[in-house]
Amino acid sequence: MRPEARIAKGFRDIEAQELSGLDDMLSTIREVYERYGFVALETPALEYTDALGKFLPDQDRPNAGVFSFQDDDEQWMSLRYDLTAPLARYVAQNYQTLPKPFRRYAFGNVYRNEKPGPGRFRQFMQFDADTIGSDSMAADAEMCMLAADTLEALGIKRGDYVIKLCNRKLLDGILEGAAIDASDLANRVVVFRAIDKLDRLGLDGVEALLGKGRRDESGDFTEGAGLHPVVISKFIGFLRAALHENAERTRIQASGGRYEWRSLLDALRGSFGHHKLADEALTELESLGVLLDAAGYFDGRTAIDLSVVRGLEYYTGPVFEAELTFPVKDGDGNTVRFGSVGGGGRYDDLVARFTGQKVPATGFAIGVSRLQAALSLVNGRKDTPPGPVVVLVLDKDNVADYQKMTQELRNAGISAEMYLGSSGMKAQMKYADKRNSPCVIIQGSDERAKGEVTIKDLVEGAKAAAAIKDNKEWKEARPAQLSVPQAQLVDEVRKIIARHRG
RNA sequence: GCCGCCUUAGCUCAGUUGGUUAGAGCGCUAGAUUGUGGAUCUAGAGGUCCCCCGUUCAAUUCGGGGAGGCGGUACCA
Repeated sequence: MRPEARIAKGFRDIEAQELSGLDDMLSTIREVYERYGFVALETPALEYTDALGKFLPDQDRPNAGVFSFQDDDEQWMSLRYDLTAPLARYVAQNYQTLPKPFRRYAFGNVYRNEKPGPGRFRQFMQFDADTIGSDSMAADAEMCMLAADTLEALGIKRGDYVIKLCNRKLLDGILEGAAIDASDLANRVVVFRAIDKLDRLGLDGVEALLGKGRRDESGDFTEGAGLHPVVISKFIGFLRAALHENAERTRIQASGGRYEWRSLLDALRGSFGHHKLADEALTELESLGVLLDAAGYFDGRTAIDLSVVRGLEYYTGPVFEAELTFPVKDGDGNTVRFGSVGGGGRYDDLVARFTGQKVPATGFAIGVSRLQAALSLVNGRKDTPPGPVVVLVLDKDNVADYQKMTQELRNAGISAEMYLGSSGMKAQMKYADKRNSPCVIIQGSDERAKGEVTIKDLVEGAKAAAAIKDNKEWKEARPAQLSVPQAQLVDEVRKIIARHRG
């Protein structure tokens, strides 16, 4: 029984064209991160499951969302599902020797055993920056600025994105203010999740999820949080105000006005009264606001958005989300909203899992794969990367000569290859065309007798062919090719390449 | 995971009310053009009609199950 040649579900092959775009993206991001003073760190893709903290509660088995297996000694191992958990492990392990605060960046593939969807894969790349060991809001403010600078460095125009920020403590405060029992964790999570879906389902959808539940277009039913109608109306009122505030901010900033973010905080302060968590949240939000405002980043690049929830468990303070705000058409002409392309926040308890010592930390991660998908829809298809000069093989007896020529080109720093297949000249030309070669080197018996080589410029040839309708005519004209003494091979090829890359 | 839709050539898709040789366009290979890619014409190759079980004289077509894909939803620490 032969196996079927098939790729694993949720995974994908990435070809040369996309890889070169990815390289460009990664080096751009790296440049920005290094400018902010972060230092590189690479950790393994595989970790012990307990180090990642992903055992199911009260069970001897890892969470279903992570790819896991048992090693020879029956220890559970898992593929990393983000870059933050391995970082916490690394910091805990090397705490004594690291400079504190420790500021590092990392990029790499992470893995999630979840249902794949459009633009959602089970292996994808993240580019992460974290500051460990600082409880200053300045560290959080930097994350927002870093995010904005990075998106702009990648070519996303100001106004086409926004780094939204909020604070987990504020949400906790709202829950307590809404008289939800603090010990009722399950219900709190349901409420958070419902609010997190605001941008997708709208106020009505969230209202349904806070109450009895919601039936979607396919007829499937989602159980709701079952809150009392009075409590629900409080939430909806708050979210409606948050949306209204966002619209106001957008409108004022679009017309070049100055948005008074402090009045939003004042209004919240009034509505919460004296509540410990809410006070902390508002103080932190204000510090962040002052810092971002002073740096000039509160001009629409970053903004307080009270509907941001994210990070349902481990975030402990400020949370950020990078969102693309412009609509984009996909290959089928449908408008897609890409939404979130990155996020982060403060997590003060992750290292303490290992050491017992509370280590404040904050970070931000860009979803590289997702962002690249968005950018490629915006920028259209990139050119295929330039291929090698192809040395044609006309006489099989002279392979040694052809290969010598090829080496000559390579030694001169020119990407080149001799045709290694077995087909005739016509097929070799097609091959060079498909490889996107700048030119081919032809030496048949005529040229060899004269000590020459013929160089055919494929780029010029393509242009010439566009103007000529009759095949015989253009073949006889032999456009865009020249014969030169073999000694000048490298120089002439250099000229052609320079002409097309210049 | 749950709900719905889908699966025919390398790709995009027709089609068979259950019946002999299942089609198109594009792509691919070759010829027209003894040594020249992209135009044109001609020819050719390429299919377990997703898989298994059932109904039937006969299944790519009908029924059941499965797998894969798409969309929604849940999960996304």
